[in-house]
Amino acid sequence: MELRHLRSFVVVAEEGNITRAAQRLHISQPPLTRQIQQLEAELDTALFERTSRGVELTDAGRVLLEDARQVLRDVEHAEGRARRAGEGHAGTLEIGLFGTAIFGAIPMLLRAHRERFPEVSFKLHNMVKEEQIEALKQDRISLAFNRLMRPVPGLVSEVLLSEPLLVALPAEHPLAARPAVHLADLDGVPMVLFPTGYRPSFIDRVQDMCARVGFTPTVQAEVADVVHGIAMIATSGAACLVPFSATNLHVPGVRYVPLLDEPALQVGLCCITRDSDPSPVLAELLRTMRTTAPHIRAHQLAQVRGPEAAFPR
Amino acid sequence: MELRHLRSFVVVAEEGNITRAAQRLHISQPPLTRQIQQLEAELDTALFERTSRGVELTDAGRVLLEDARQVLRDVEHAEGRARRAGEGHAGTLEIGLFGTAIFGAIPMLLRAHRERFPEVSFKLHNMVKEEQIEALKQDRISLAFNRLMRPVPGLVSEVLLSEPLLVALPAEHPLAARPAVHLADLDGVPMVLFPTGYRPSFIDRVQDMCARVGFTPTVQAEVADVVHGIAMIATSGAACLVPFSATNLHVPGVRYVPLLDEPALQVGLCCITRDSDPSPVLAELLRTMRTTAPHIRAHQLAQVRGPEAAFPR
DNA sequence: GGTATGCGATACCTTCTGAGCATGACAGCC
DNA sequence: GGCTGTCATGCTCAGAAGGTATCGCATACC
Repeated sequence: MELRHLRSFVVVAEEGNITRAAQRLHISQPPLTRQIQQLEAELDTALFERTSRGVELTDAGRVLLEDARQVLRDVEHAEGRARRAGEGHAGTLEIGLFGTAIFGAIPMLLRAHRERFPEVSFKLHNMVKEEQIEALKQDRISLAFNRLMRPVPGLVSEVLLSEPLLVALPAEHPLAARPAVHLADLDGVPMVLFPTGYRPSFIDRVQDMCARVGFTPTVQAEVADVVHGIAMIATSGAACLVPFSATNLHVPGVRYVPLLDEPALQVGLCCITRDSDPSPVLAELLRTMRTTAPHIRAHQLAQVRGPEAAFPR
Repeated sequence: MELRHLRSFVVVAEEGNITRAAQRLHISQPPLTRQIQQLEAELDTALFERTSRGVELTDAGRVLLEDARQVLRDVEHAEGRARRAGEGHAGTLEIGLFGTAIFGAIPMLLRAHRERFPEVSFKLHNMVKEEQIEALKQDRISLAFNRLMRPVPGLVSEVLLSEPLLVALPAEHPLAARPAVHLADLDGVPMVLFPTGYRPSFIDRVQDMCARVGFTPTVQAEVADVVHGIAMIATSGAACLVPFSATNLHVPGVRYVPLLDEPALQVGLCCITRDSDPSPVLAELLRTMRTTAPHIRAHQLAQVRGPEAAFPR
C-alpha cells in the first residue's frame, strides 16, 4: 500500500464517483479504477459498492476513510515539521544544566525561544560540569549551561550573560537589614562556598574577588551547589555569595542583599556547545538567547540597583 | 512522498548505514540512496549527515523519524481495521430507536455485541417509527428498533424478543399491593395508552388484548411514549400496560405488577433493516442479537414469574 | 420501447520511474 | 600505500503506472 492509494481512495470516497475523482486527481479513470482494485485486493475487502450512478462506501470503506484521512493529515503534518526542523524552527534539544541559573535566567531564555518557535522542545538534564563535557562530546546533549569554563578542545564556551552578585544572609544577621553592602563588609563573616568538584568554578571566582578587595574568606563550609548553600545559611550565621538567579530561591529566614562593588562583581552564565555543531535548532536557540540575554540583564540590574541603573552611561 | 520513502527512511535511520539498510529492505544500495535523496529534496532539508562510517540523523531527521514511525504505525492500524471491518468486526452502526426497549433489552443486546467486537461502535438516534422508516430508506441508519411493524417494501422486520407485560400502577392503587394481576382486573380502571402517532403500534396491541379478555379500556389519556405514560400515572389513579424493559424506569410512587395472562400477553421487540443490506457489521450484530435475545427473555421471565418459570416445559 | 447517457471494468499500448549493476570518490585503517 | 567500507552517480532495463479505446450495464428520457 502506498500513499497514492490512500489519496485516491479518499477522493473517490468524497466524490462517490470514480470518473469525477479521476478528473480531480488529474489522471484518467482506468488507472484510478485499478488503484481502488489494488487497495481492495490488498485489504481483501470491498471498499465500495458499485452502483449504476457511481460508487458507495461499504462498512470497511467508511472505516478506512476515517483512518486514511488521519494518515494523510499526519503525513502533511510530518512534512511541515521536518521542513521547519530543517530551518531550526522545530525539534528537540537536549540540554545539560547545573547550578543557579536554572532558577532564574535559563527558564527566561528558554521561554523566549518557545515563544518564537513553539515546536521546539527541551529536555533538561541535571549534570555537573564533568558530565556536561562528556555528554557534549558523546552527542548526548548539544548545549550545556554553567558558570566558568576552561577551554576544552572541540567545545566552545560563550558568556551569554553577566549576572549581578548578591549576598545571601540569615534574616537576623546585622548586614541583612542594609539596602546594600560592600564585599569588604564580609571580611570576618563566616561564608559558605560552592560548588565542590570540578574547577575552575564559581567558588574560585568568589575567592578571587575577596582577595581583590583585600581579605581571605572565612570558610564555614563547602557545599555541592547553591541550593545546599542557601539551605545551610538559613540555619547558621554564615553568608553566601550568589548570582542574581538564586534570588528566585525563596527560603524562609534568608535575605538577599545587593553588593555595591558592581560592575566588577558579576559572574558570567556560559553556554557550552560543540564547536561545529550543524544543528539549525541549536543555532536558532543561540540567536534567541543572544538577543534575549541583554534584556534579562537589564531586568536584573533594575532589581538590584533601581530602575535608573538598568541602562548605565 | 510515498510510504516507500518513509519505510526506507526509518530503516536507514535505525541502521545508521544505507548499505545495511538496503539489505534489510531487500533492495540494493543505490536505489535506497536515491530514495533518501528524493525525500530530502522534497522536504528541502538534509535528513542525514553523511560520515565516513555511514549516516547520522540531523535535527530534521530526528523530527521526521518520530513522525514517520507514527504514520507507519497508523497505516498498519488502518489496514487491520479495514480488514476487520470487512469481516464485520469493526465499524460504526447508525441505529434508530424509539420506545421502551431503550431502557432494557437494547442496551443488553448492544453490550453483548461490544463484548464480541470492541471495535464496533453504535450511534443511537431517537426517532419515531415514520422517521425510522425514512432514515432506513435513505441509508441514514441501518437498523431500527420498535414494537409492531406493518410490512414496508424494501425493509424487513424481525421479532427478536417477546417481552412480558406488566401493569404500572400508582403505589396507593388497590391492585398495586398484589403480587400479580389478571388483565381483566383492569376493567374499569382508567388507563394511559401510548404511543400516539404511527399505527400499528403498542397501543393497538393493548386494545386488542383488552378486547380479547372482554373489556374496552377506559382511556384516561393517550401520550407520546412510555416515559410520559409512567410519569402520568405517578400523579393520577390510572394504570398503564408496559413491556418488561420499562421496569428499569424507576419513578417514585410507581409500582410494576406482573400480569398472570402469560404467555399470551407479551409484546415483540422488532428490529428493522433494509432487505438486502450487505453490511457485514450489521450482519454480525444480528447474529449476536439472535443468540443473546433468548437469554434476555429467560432473565425477564425469571424476574416476572420466579426462577422456575424461566425455562418452561 | 428504443435511444442516449453516464457509469465502472477491461484490453492493450505507452511512458516513465524505480531497481540493479558497475563504478567513482572519499575517508579511515592496518 | 593499498585495503576496506562508505555513499554517490551513470547507465540499462523491467515493470509498474498512466493513457486510449472500448465494452457491458444500468438508468433516464423521449
